[in-house]
Amino acid sequence: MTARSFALVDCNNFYVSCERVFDPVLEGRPVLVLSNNDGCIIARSDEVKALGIVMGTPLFEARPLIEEHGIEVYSSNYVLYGDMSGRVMSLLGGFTPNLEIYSIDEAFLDFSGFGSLDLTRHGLEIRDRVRRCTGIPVSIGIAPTKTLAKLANRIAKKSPGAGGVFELNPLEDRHGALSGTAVRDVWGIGRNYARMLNRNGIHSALDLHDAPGPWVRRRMGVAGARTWLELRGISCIETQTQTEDRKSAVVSRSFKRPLERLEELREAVAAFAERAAEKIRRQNLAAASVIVFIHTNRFASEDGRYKNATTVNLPMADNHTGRISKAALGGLEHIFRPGRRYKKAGVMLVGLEPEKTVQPDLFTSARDGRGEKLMKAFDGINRKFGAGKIRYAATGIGQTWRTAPMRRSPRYTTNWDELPGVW
DNA sequence: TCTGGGGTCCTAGGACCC
DNA sequence: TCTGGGGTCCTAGGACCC
Repeated sequence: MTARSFALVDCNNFYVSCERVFDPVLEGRPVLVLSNNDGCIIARSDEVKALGIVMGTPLFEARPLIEEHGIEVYSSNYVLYGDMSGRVMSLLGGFTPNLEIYSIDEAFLDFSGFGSLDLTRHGLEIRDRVRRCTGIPVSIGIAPTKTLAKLANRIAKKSPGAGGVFELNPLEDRHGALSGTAVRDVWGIGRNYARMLNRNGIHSALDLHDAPGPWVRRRMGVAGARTWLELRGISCIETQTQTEDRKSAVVSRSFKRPLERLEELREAVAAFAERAAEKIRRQNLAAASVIVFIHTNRFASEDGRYKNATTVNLPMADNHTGRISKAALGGLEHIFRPGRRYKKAGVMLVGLEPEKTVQPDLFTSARDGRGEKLMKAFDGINRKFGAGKIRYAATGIGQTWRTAPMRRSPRYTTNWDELPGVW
């Protein structure tokens, strides 16, 4: 068996860093980025973290600190972040043939077999190159397993002296690193397992490493057992270099103002269905069923609370906006109850399969092709002239349930009208 | 007043079959 | 009163991730 080596490259405060690239005045200032609807804080600069504002804090709770410290507040700009992510990932791809894009701001690089190469130095070069070419600062953790690389990455972020790169290889290193990491911060250990582990006297990553394997397997299943092995340096979570077809696609939103009328809800659900269908068409997939769900305010008191979902099976796997929308609206009729204040709705497409393999069922004649041509034209126009340029009428003209983001940066990199100017 | 969105995998239990 | 032993498939819910 050959020794394995993985690097986890993670963009620092990614959304904030993207905003800073295009507005360098933000450098050194406290900056935060909000979720959809400007509801929660989902990205924070180091300055904001230092003020004790935690991930996911509702905006209204942070208001006093925001004003007191003059924090710069941005609505999220996913088009910009997605584009910046692509640039970072394509640079990383130049450093290894085995790149796993793990999320919008993280990637694993499989360095197994790089032999005697000084990996720390290699990491420093990667960091430097990404910084120079994109303006995004990254941290890099290097270790014999992905779980340990994650852990090393945390250490790299927290130790300013490390130059943003931390390699966790020699055995003696591992002891200190594991004992200094809370078990809650181990990749694969969430809130619930952390609580269970704490109850059983396991507080650090080292405690988990030292726990008996069969006990971990019994209490935490195969996923827990894998984490345990990985902490011990035995690699068992493979690099996934090829992205497989997704298995589901969801489009859902919370509403700033609760919706009560069926007509408004219908517009929202039609709009979600339209976007979900576009999403799967882009990947040449078709869905077997459509799930629609609605619920009232989950923070409200017990009475008046309502949530429901229903699944509508399609006659044959489909990705046509009209038919998916119709199915979703049909489902909505079933679960809608008048007199409730709905806070959120969504459409989920499941049972996805490549559109080429779709089998017509006994009662549905094969497609005539007209619907497909219409969809291609539809997608083509929206690609060329901007998303949402043409829409189905069912999605509503006014879309009063939508709210404009408070403060979104321009789409510098993807929209001709919003290119940064030079004066 | 104001509280995000989008995914994956695993497990337990029931239905059904031989 | 005794009353097998599997296997497979599906679903709901729980756990995790970013």
